[in-house]
Amino acid sequence: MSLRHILLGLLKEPHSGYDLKKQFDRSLRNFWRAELSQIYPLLQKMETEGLLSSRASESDIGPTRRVYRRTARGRRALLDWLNDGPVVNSERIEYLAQTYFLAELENDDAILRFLEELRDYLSDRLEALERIASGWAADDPAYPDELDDEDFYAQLTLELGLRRIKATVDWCNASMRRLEDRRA
Amino acid sequence: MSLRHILLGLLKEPHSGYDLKKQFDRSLRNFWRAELSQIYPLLQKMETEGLLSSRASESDIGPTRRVYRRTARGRRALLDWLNDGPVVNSERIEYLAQTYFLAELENDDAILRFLEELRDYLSDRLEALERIASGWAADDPAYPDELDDEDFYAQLTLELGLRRIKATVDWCNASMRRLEDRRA
DNA sequence: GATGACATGTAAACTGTTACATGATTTG
DNA sequence: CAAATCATGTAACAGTTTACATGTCATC
Repeated sequence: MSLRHILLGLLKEPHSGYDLKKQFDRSLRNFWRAELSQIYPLLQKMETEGLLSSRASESDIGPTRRVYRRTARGRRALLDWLNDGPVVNSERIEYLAQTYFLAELENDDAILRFLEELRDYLSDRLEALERIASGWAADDPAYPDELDDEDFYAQLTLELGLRRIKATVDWCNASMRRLEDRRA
Repeated sequence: MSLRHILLGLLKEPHSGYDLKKQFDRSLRNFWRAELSQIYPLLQKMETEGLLSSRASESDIGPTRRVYRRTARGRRALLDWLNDGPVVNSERIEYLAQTYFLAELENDDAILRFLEELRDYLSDRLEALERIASGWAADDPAYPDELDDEDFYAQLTLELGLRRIKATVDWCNASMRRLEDRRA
């Protein structure tokens, strides 16, 4: 299971379940997501497995939080996951499956609408990523090549996100043009 | 659930569960996969739901097959899925999550090995897709713009696969270079 | 005092993977 | 005759989603 490993990765610093969910939504949402109702029980289970330890922590704002930190064993499990090499062959991208069957719509306008909606969504995401990138660049004169390790790899991942989304947006535009030419 | 819809899409022509699995492995493996042990029970369930009908069919080679075809209702369900627009926000790409945590390895060689393995795997996949594309081009002088609908959309999907994988391979190479420069 | 963010959870249903079971036919 | 491919399934487990339940604190 990789949610286990992702949580271990996010727990470089101690966090509560609620925090972890927010981090998910901030940084990983482009390639993984998880609901609180999955995170809370899993954290408990990982504690019984010895991968995490937890303690209650009073919060100034709101109720008591349960803060988890990874154990030495947890860190080892994370490193094993990374050292085993890239996990490929488990991609799941529903809109590509839809694209594959688009011919079933038998209606050029519906198909163009589909591609347009996809493009618009991805363009928004692209813009959001670009805003993050320029924020980092503004904050840090060392950007992007002289960053310290942690930020350097976060930037690498962001860069990949940018490239992939750009490629997909370009494809949407090219496909829409091809469809229009074909109709003519 | 989208496996339901994918099966409905593949059942443009009647097929057995075994056939459907082979089609999966041929055409959809880059963005979805399913095991026979998931496909068989789901086909049965979809029949009770009125999305499919089936009949036994004697085969020249091997045992009797159960051949499914989609019903009018099944086709409607497929069209609804497509007309609802692209399903975004459900991507799952484990190796991107790994990349995000690569700094944990704290070892440039291990990180380079990871990126190299990813690049080599993707290069192989890219080559396979390019072989498919040139096979199509050789078979069909109308390739790629004058194809009939069905092939045109299959080709669009293939094109997107090519662009995305290329973007990712480029990123692997650029990242490896950046890492090496950084080390120096 | 309503709304929204903070905070943690359980229950039920659904989806997906791994392991197992069975047996026929084809190819080397 | 061994191995690969054809063909269909079940069982147990693991992972994920959706709905529900509970209560605090801050802001309008």
